[in-house]
Amino acid sequence: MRTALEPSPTKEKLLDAAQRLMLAKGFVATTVDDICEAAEVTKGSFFHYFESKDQLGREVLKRFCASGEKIHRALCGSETDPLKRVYAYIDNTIKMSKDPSMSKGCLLGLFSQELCDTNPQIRAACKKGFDDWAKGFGQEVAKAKAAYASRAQFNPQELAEHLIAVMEGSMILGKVRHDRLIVGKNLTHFKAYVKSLFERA
Amino acid sequence: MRTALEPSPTKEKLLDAAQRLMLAKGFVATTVDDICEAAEVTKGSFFHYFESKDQLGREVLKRFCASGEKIHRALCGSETDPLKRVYAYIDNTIKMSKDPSMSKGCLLGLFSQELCDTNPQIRAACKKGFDDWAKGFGQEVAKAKAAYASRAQFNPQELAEHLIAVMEGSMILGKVRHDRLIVGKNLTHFKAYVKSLFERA
DNA sequence: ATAGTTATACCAACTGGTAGGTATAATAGT
DNA sequence: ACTATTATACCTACCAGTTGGTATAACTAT
Repeated sequence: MRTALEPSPTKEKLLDAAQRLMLAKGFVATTVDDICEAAEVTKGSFFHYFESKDQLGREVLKRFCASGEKIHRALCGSETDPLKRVYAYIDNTIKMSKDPSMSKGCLLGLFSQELCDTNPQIRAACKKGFDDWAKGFGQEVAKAKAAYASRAQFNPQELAEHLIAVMEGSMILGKVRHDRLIVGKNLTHFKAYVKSLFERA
Repeated sequence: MRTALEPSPTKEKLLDAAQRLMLAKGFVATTVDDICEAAEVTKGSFFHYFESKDQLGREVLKRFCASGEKIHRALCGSETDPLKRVYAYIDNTIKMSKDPSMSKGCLLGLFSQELCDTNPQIRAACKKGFDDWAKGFGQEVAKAKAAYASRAQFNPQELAEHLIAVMEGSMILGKVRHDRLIVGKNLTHFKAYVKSLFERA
């Protein structure tokens, strides 16, 4: 038996497959059978690890957000200057957006569209996911503002939400167009906007 | 009997109901029975007007894009100055975004996420929808650039795609948060960015 | 005009297949 | 032997789509 600390490889395979399939086809269109086949696992195992498809959805989303947070924490790099940290955050996000593995879409945006009106738990998780993301980047912006543009009247939190909107929206465009560069282009515009806010001050 | 020119009220009821339900729950989770019940029509009638659920999806999307185009054409108002037209476009979009009826989400973004990987026809329609949208606003920006910022190096088309990304992304945020103002806030940032591009020139 | 014909609009009941989920047996690790 | 895990067979509900039919409006020939 494995200990509770190291996660079951079967469960991981199921979560991986579920995430991959759901990013492509959405939650509803992805069947439990699909997931089991992709993970090379039988249904018995599936329902041994997850009490329902809904619960799997919640776990996949949770895992997605957790890995996102880990990334965000590393995004500013080792910069100490708060404004440079903000720029580094955007630059590194641009770099990441060009990686094929990162350009499969965002489970937060997808689940928000598909499940918010029918599944309150998923909606709460999406809300929290976005809030944490906005808070993370928003705090960096707030520090930069305090240091370099304290009298400017833009709202750091709003700016962070603006970044999220740009990301989510351009990922959708990237998906339809099969264009892995558009997220970067849009983030470049976002960076130029942020610059204009700080240079003006 | 009705003539072929005036659309059947039953078919309209079905399309209305389908659009409403799909904006809330997505395409896959919306069943034909749901639609029929909401439209107060029986299934027999449904399949009299639509050969499949897929075809209904295409028609709903087509109608959604058509009504969108109509709106976009009116968005600049009666302005003649090209730059003022651009600002009017954004301002009017902000106004519209506050209307509850317009804040139900965007079928283009939704179908893109749910159906692009499985349904080539829908994907093509989504692509076209976004392309036309970007082209429409992009041309306005191009005219304004030619008149006021011909030497600036931003790309009008890219800027139009940036607007779309901001819209789509903030509509998702609005949906999770039940916040009808966030689209307006984000568009205000977008307008400020556009301004910064033109004022610098 | 009107009877006969046809096309359109609509409906209730049904079908085949598939979805999520369960029951239970087999296996393997300790 | 005991427990965690995996496998198989199955159940029930519900899905898209069909069937076979009725009602009504529109056209046509006389």
